[in-house]
Amino acid sequence: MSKRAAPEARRAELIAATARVLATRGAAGASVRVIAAAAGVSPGLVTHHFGGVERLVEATYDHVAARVGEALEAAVTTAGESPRERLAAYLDASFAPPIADPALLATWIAFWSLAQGGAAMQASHAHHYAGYRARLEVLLGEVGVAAERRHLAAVGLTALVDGLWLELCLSPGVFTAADARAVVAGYVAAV
Amino acid sequence: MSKRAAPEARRAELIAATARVLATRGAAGASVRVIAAAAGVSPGLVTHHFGGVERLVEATYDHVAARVGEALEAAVTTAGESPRERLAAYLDASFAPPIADPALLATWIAFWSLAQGGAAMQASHAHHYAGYRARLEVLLGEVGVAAERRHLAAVGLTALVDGLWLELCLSPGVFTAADARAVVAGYVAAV
DNA sequence: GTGGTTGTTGCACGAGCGTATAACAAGGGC
DNA sequence: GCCCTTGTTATACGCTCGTGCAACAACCAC
Repeated sequence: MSKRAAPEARRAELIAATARVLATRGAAGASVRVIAAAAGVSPGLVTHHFGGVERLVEATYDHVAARVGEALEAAVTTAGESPRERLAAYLDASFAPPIADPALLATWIAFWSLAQGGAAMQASHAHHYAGYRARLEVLLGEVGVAAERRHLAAVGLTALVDGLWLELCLSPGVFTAADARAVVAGYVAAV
Repeated sequence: MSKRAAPEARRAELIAATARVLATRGAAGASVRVIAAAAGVSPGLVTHHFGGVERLVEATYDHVAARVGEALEAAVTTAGESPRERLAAYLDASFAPPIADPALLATWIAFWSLAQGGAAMQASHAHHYAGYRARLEVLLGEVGVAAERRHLAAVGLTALVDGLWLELCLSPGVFTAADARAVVAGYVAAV
């Protein structure tokens, strides 16, 4: 039996275990029993702390999305002052660890497949992508892209990065992370 | 009880039913009993004709991928003679029915989530995408793109179209199919 | 018409699923 | 030191899952 823990700590452990299970076993393996075993606790705790598996997966989605956002923001921060470099850092971060990770793709696919009927998670997804695009529009503005062109440029860049990231994780070998960065750089230059 | 049918006809019915179930219920709902009910037959038939659910889903994947390829090719054929128009038709077809369909996205996500551990389906996926890229490289060559630049251009275009298609289906409303076509046209012009 | 091949059904089996619930135990307030 | 709150476990229930199997029935060869 696991020692008694503070609710927030236990919730964090369960979320971490869920992310681990989603990455390794996919959506199909994300059962209460498997997650609880991964966290080293009893299955009943999931119901106790989250009221159901669905709610736990939603919480995990928010947590993973937040960590991805943090990783992107960290890349921008360490990039320095140049607006051009900051934009490039934000985009290129998607092709390097910890984002370009097959395990993260597995997690994301699991979310998508579980989001099919869940309004809460669809809203979460829309919010997360809107945030990504909004940050991108700011960075595009800082490099001098006209305000009326920023939206479409952000849409295109988001799609391009997403598509490249997807294929990079799904079938590595077709092209490299360096190729992806070059493609994105070409697109940015064209904007 | 269903009338006796030729094996190929019954197999085709089961594949169609599987595609219908994947689109409406997602990967989680693709059980033998649900699929058989959708096809109006007994659950045992799945085992009899395909030897298991996994094999049936793989066959459905191949079928859906082939139909997508046909739809893209049909768009090229009806586009006429101009290489530029043929390329545009091939790319834009991804943003119009029957490809830009949330049900098809649901099917694809289901495949991805089921492909996590299946070598056969990963190979099928790689083959399908390689075909898409190869067709794209031919069309790019016909509009005069230099041979050594075709590969990276095809990689970028594939990713861009994929990303736009994904977001178009996931959260329609953020941008329109016309926006997607404009973004792709801009990318093509830059190449 | 008759026999054999085979598509088709219905059922049984074991396993895993999510969740509710009662008993247990750990820790804090007094 | 005692009690009460509450985190935690173990168990039980009803459900769905995939699959194997024996019986049934439709069609074809002859």
